[in-house]
Amino acid sequence: MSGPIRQPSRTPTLADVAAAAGVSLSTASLAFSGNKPVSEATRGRVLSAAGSLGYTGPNPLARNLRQGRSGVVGIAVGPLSTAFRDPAALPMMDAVSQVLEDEGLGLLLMGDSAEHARLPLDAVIYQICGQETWAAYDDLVARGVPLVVVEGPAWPGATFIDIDHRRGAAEVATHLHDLGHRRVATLTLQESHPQREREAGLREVFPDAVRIGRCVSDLTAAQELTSAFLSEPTDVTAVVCQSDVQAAAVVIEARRRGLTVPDDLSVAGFDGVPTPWLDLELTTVVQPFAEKGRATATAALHRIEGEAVDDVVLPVTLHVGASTGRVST
Amino acid sequence: MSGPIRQPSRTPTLADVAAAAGVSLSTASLAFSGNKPVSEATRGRVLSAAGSLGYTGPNPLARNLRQGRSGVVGIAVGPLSTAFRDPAALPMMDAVSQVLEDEGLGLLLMGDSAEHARLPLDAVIYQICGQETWAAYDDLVARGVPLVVVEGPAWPGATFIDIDHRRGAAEVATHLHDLGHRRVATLTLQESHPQREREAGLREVFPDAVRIGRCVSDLTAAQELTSAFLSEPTDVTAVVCQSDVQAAAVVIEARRRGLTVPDDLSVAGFDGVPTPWLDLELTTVVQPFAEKGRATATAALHRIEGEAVDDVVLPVTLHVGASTGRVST
DNA sequence: TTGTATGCGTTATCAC
DNA sequence: GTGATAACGCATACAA
Repeated sequence: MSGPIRQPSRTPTLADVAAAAGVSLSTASLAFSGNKPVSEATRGRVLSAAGSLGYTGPNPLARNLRQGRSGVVGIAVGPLSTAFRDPAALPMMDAVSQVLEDEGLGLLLMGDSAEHARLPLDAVIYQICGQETWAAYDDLVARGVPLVVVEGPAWPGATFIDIDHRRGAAEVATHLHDLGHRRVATLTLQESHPQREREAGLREVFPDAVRIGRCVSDLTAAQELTSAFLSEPTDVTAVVCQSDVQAAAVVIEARRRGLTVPDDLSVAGFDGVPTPWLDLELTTVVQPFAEKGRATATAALHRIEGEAVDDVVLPVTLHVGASTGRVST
Repeated sequence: MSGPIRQPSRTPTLADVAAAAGVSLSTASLAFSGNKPVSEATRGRVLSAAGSLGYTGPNPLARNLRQGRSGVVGIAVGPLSTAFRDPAALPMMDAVSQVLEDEGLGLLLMGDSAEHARLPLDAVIYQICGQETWAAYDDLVARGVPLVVVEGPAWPGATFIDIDHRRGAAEVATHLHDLGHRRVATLTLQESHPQREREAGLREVFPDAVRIGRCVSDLTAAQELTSAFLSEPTDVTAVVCQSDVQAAAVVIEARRRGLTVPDDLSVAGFDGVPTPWLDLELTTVVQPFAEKGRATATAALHRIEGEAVDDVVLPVTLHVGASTGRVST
């Protein structure tokens, strides 16, 4: 064999392939990218040269630098164990990753450590489920990274994807009012945009709703608060929760104390997530999770392309289940 | 002001900063990376020049190319909604992301689409929960990307992190045998490495265990299989499941049919995940999730450094809860 | 359809 | 402690 001596330990580059195929570097590049037409013959030569050299395709790192993109979108969710414990997070993220994957982009999980500022991200989605942390925000804005905020606070420069928390909460409250309830209690989430909106919606109908407490969307935490509340005498006939997990906790704890749902106590949730371990269909406000995820990912894609993107507020729908009933007289 | 005319619309580079600070490019680089000593005075000049130019630090894309690393580790989990529906996935991934984050690395979620082969990943973790798909495997191997397989099949060249499924399953089976059980049924996972091992452990003690069925670790699916099984008369006194979610389903369905657990039927699980919505502590095999995650991430880090890494098999522990009892005579 | 020539923005190697 | 210079591997504008 002729030709220059091969360095066996170096991974081949596109230049090596081009040389072996007897074409120019740019032609070899086009043979892989398909960004411009290449004759079938030369493409064949390039690909077979690549094959025999063990060339596995253009180095993503080099392409990224050249194109100024990493192909990776970050999603800030906070600590994974808490972020995903909330069943409402999953279907939404699933849709996000699906849309991105279809475009060949990857989804990178970010805690909140601001460490990830050193990673090359084409855009960042904030889906922090109420934990309103800024951490890396300033840095990302300074670097011009497009930001999409899901149900979050109004950060300047970000695109917002939201649902109509307030209307949903008002609808479920109206539903209870129609059933004759007048004295209701509420279990709220931690201080956050969704919490504020949902509570505001509730108080449009029940301005004097008693707050049982405030906790994350966690069964155990919610059950403890409910237990403390129900251990004192109360004239409340309904509990409005800000998540289905909380509502399930109220149902479980109420039953544990001998109450019947909904005869003795009506319970409403929010989200519309499956609770197959509960033998009772919750009355709740159903979010369009998939649509929310798609809207989020699509917004990120558009912003990466430099396009202007409108904020989105998606509608929710009241689902009347078996956990709410007419108030007993 | 003197000097060349500034292009206002171009984001500043390290060269711009160096020029503005009156130092060389390499010195400016060192001022940011700290890879070599730089006098405090010049570092100050560099940083203040960066500040006034709005330079936000070295471009990650360029650094990645130069260093041959992306700082991103992929984790193949399949479709998110199924991957995370299994509560066993969370604490493990949490530990993985924690370890990586401490090293400044990011964690990228991969479906199984092989699309992600075009992304620059420093290593890939396969945590596919029994879905034994190869998809991108060949490609990754060809590109020399280090692979870490968690509870997976024996892929050549990969590092393996596993738990002692077989011993755990045998221990829970022995526990039941000690309680007098002789006729047991089992609910198994989909065909996979964990399933095979766990079932083998069970059959060391109960070679003739009846298989109720095979399903993913999903409450509804498991409940349906159990319902079908219990609708026929049976002399089985215990059901051994391969996940806690399955076990919870068996408990729920057994009770729905008027059986008492564990008096009429003993039920055992696997994993040791919290099931706060079940008012019964499951007898189960507890996995060291956090340790598994740390071992996985650590293995990935070492392999990225080019070091050899030993496979890991972590021990499990039997936890006797209230879902198993002495067989009634 | 193909080839030539730049430059993406760094970091690392060397000399000073 | 600092500076000049050479890659890193590729995609594109432009010329042929």
